[in-house]
Amino acid sequence: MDRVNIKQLASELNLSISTVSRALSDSHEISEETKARVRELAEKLNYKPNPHATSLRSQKSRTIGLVIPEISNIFFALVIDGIEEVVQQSGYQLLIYLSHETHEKEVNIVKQISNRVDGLLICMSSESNDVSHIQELKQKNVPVVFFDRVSDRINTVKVVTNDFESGFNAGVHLIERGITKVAYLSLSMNISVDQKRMQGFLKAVHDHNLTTEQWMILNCTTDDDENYQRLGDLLASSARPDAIFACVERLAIVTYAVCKDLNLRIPADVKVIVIANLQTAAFLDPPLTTISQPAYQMGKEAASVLVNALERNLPELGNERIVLPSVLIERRSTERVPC
Amino acid sequence: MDRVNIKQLASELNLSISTVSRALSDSHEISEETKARVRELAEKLNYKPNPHATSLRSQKSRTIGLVIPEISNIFFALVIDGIEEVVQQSGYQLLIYLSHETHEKEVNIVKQISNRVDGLLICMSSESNDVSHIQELKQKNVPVVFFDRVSDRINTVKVVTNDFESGFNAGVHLIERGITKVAYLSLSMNISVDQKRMQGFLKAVHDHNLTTEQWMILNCTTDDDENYQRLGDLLASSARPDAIFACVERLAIVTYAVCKDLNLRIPADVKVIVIANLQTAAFLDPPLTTISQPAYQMGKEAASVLVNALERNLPELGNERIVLPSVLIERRSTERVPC
DNA sequence: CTGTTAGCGCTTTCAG
DNA sequence: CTGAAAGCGCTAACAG
Repeated sequence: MDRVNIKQLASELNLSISTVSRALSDSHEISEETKARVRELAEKLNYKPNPHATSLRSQKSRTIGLVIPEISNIFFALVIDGIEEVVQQSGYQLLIYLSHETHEKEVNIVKQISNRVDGLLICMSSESNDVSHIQELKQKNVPVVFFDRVSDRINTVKVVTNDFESGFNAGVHLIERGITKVAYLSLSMNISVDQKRMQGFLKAVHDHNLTTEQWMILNCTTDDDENYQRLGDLLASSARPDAIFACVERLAIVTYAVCKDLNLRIPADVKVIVIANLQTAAFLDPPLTTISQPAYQMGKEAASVLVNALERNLPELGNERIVLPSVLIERRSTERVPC
Repeated sequence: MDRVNIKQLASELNLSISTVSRALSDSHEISEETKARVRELAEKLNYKPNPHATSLRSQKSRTIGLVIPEISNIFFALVIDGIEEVVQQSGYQLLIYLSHETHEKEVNIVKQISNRVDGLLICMSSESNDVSHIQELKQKNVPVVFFDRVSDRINTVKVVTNDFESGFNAGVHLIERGITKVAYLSLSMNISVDQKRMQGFLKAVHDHNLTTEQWMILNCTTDDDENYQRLGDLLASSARPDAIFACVERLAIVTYAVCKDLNLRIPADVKVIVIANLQTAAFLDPPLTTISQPAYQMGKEAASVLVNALERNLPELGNERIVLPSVLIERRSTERVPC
């Protein structure tokens, strides 16, 4: 850690500690001349205030905590990119924690950070439906902003994609292409985005008067081998759907694998649509139709809301819901590949 | 931030502050009975020590800084995954910073963190060849561990992949498949991994006695449109190579795009090999031969070395070079797709 | 075994 | 305009 402190500056300049402190914070009750002297020496000695002393004194850490379920997922990487930009720009620090999709880790993390961060950005783990750990944080006046996977049981700002519309649009997209049976691949009803997307999908099904033979829900798990089995059984059966709607990227990858192994052509035999931010879209052949979430934007938005609240000293955030639009991208094999 | 502090515990228990402090740190000079009483109340009131007070007192933050060039790159995401595991386990915090591949940002970050972290993990930006900012840190006794992109101008631990061997193996792999001309796509000679890989490649070229007509280096940039141009010109020319070695993922994607647009088949017309952690390998068709880096392992290793040094209070790290092996993966279109 | 006290580096009254 | 002093929460001499 650093050596040079305010005391040294003061003694070298024959000033008191408090004068130096005030000069550094550009107080109006210090002469310009003194300020200049102080600044010059501070610069020369490369003085940097000790952040822990400042935090202890001010009871503010100028630090934001981020809790996400995983990081090796391009969606979250893009979110962090957005968050980091805002955080860096406003002079905050970013502490990062991974819950690895388990409720227990999420709770431990949240419990340990109450007195080290000024605010929290969180995307809930798929296991979490209880939110008392977040509630506790709120009671300690630590503002919390949810993004992507949110809970309605907590009143605070939530930044989400228009998941209902995305689900609806995906459903309509498939149905309008004259398919005979469509399957929605669900991951977990604990995940708010899955719920919303399914609801949107069901509205599409309803609006187009599909019969119960024309659509179905396949419940998947966090175990991809298991998913491969279930989906394989389904696509090998006589009741095989000719359209798949994967609510997350991972389920689309499994679908792709199953189709390849069963020699089912995409999209000729099975039309596939997925809500994801496929990074290597350039490689896809055949390309999957995707609904892309504005991940970077989501990170920026969530961080901005939090930083603004902190700057204005408003621990109590309203129960606002900020909805960002997703984009449907239909690629064709013949298309110019984007870099 | 939190409310309950040691003072409150002390007054509620009719003990002095120091007794409580000692009891909480399980000092041997406190009776078991007192310890039990203190622990019970601490538990009940959900007492958590104020980390800033502790840091100020101990001159240690139990915080590690991580500086990477970008995050929306699966390699760095995997590295973070590994780092986070170690850091979390040993009770440290992880502050994250992005240099966005610019030297200026990297310098600013490093300058501002000297008194907020106990140690630093860094992968240098592609622009950085000057390392005085890191040198300064070291002089302030903040241990630094480099990973992936390292600098020989600083004596400290460096965790890297066996880039020379990877480059050599990639070269040999292509040459042995009977190609007539191979091009190495280079990103920047500022990047240590690019240098090493190229050196390995050149050794393969030399060992196989390739003539100057049989190999070449194509210098690429950080601008993918520019790269698309250069590579397109090359592959459309009469001097077209029939083998490409992309030293990083992005250059492989550009290669893929150019080949597709020029109707060059992979691997029939152009054999391609890339050093990368292609996440969506399942999608690749045709699949690219890849040399995969142990990114997660690298994160774990780098973090372990740093944490160990901190725990043992050894600011001065030796000039050790920890080399992790990469893995060559050759996929065929007919292969069972991995999930 | 327990209490008193000083001090980590900083900001902010209060007093000149 | 500047200085003295208190105190943020914690730990660790030192003293009993």
